[in-house]
Amino acid sequence: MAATLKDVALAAGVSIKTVSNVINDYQHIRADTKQRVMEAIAELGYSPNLSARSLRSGRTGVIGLAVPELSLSYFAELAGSIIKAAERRGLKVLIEQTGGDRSHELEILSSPRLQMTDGLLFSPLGMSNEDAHHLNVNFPLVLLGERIFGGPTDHVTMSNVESARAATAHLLSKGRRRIAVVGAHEGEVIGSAGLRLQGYRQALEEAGIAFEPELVAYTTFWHRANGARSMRELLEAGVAFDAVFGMNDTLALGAMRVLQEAGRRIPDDVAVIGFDDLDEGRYSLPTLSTIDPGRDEIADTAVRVLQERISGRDGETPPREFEARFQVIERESSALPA
Amino acid sequence: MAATLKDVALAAGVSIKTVSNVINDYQHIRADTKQRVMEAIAELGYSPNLSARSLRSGRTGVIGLAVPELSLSYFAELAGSIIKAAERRGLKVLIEQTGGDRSHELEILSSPRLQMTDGLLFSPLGMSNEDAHHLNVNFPLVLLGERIFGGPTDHVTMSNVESARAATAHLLSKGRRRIAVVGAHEGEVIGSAGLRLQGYRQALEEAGIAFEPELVAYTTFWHRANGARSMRELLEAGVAFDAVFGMNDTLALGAMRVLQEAGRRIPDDVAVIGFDDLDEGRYSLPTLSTIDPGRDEIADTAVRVLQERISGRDGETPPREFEARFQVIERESSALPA
DNA sequence: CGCCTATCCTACAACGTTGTAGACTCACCT
DNA sequence: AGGTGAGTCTACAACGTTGTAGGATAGGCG
Repeated sequence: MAATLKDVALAAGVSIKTVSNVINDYQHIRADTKQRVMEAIAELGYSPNLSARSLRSGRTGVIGLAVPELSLSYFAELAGSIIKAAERRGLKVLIEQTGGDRSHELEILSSPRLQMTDGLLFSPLGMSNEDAHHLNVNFPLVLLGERIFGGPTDHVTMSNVESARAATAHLLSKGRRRIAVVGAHEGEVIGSAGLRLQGYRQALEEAGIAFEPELVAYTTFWHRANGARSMRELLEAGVAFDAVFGMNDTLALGAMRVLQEAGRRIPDDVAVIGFDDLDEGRYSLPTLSTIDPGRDEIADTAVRVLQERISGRDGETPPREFEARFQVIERESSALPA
Repeated sequence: MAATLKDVALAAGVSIKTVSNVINDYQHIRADTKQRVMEAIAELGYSPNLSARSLRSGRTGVIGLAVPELSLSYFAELAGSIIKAAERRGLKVLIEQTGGDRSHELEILSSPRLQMTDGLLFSPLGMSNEDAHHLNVNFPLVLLGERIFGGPTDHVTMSNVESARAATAHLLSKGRRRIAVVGAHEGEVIGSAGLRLQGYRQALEEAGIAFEPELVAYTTFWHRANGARSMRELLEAGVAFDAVFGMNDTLALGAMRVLQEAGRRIPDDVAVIGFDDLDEGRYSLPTLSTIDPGRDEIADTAVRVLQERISGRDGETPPREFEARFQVIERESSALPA
């Protein structure tokens, strides 16, 4: 059986509360009392019962993180960053996988399954902007991602429009003029796909190049297979292009594969850039140019903001939006001018 | 404020304990009483306080998972599988990252930081067999991975030797005779690298082929960069080979990249097989043959065994070893006979 | 008719912790 | 000498839940 405050108190010849005070660094304790208590703690190998502490304090020191799937590299890396950020602030992270499924996401918001957390970092994929009102919950919630904007909670996101514009501008700076896009979502305005497409169009416009619908490939998901399939369709349709903007690295890698099978040289014939800065792109053949969306900054901000909401220090501060700084990373896949 | 049993009891006109009984499906409750309580619960939006429940029952319903890094694809996918397996059994998962660092791993075993979990799934990377005694802890612990064998706890692992033998045999069956290995660890006997090298040698021996030390490339880590560097060294040393066994997919992908840069055709000139069945290998160019180590089975077994230890049903059952079933997956990288 | 058992419900204590209120000592000031 | 205040410590209650013991009612049996 684990030792309790009572056992330590008995061993040290003091009251339970004094032991509690020692543990919580209460100021006014005589040095020798403190010493005796510390010794008793060490001897009995005492450590506080966190359930009891939580019951008393109403805090668990645990935050929840809901992501679609850890097998999606972006979310695995995000989760890793968040765990590190949480650790720096003395918090533990409990991870839920939603599968990117809207009903599963709503269930997580409403069900009492995460009663053992102080708050939630929520990265939905299936929900859309019309679901924003579901974010009105009675626990601290910080929204991640690009599915919902202007919701009732704090929101940490990447600069989708601007970084997509920068990615496109990067390809333009290499002299590319017919830039295909892979991963658009039919009719989407808000959401990673919609915003990144918007950035793409802005860059074209600034360069005085007409937007050509035939260069846009639509997919439902953002897996490698989707990137590969889209590229196959573009090639079969006989669309001419000298560059590809993959809406994420995974799509770009899938597209690259098909391009190479078809005998197109990268970057000589077609320059490629992705989005996310996954580890994988650093070792692909050729290495993949990409956008570093500032994952560590997103993680750090999200945890910080959630902790502020949990502590209640910020009172009734209205919902805030945070955009992480991004960076264009040029690698082999876009190194050559056309 | 969240509703408590007391509030519900008051609203339903029954005792606190009756509400508790309704929630816990106690048998002898009159239908109409139950009905009234349920209504009160629904109306007040009551949900149990898990801290209080934990304090009372001594169980939290949370298990810990300690892995090196979620940015390593294998562990991200393993974590995903484990979360799903845990969910099926009504458990939540709290993830720690050790960084694969021995001292950090030991700290997790000794420190009281995971007092809020009922048990731990532990996948060390830095610890070695001599550290086995550190696994003697006073909480339920299930060991994962290949770093330690014969320790004092239950252990779930993949069939390293046999599946490495099967991978090698697969290459042999394609007529390959000079099979390079990438990812060996100098002097290691136990551990993924040592065991897989052993399987490689067994397969050679069975085929009556001499083991050639010059075909073995040593690395300290198993990242893509290591696979790439090893392959560069092999090529520079002028060693002849017609196949490569990468000790994991990441190494194999790194090696493939360098092979292609050097103008070797895969699988025509060099057949390649990896190990882990990562999603990435399914979309590489060419697609990567690999070993499916039975990740879901590992996850499911690990969670099941841990839950058994937690419930104490198994009493003083001695430590058990579990080996998941593996499978050779042939893809393009090894499809052609030499 | 009285006893026994099954059903349905309640009061109370306990899990281990921390906040509150207050007791006691001692030095210091008026 | 009495009052004040800081320092040190303790007793008690409370957080919300569940196990234990037992009370009340009703039906079945000898």
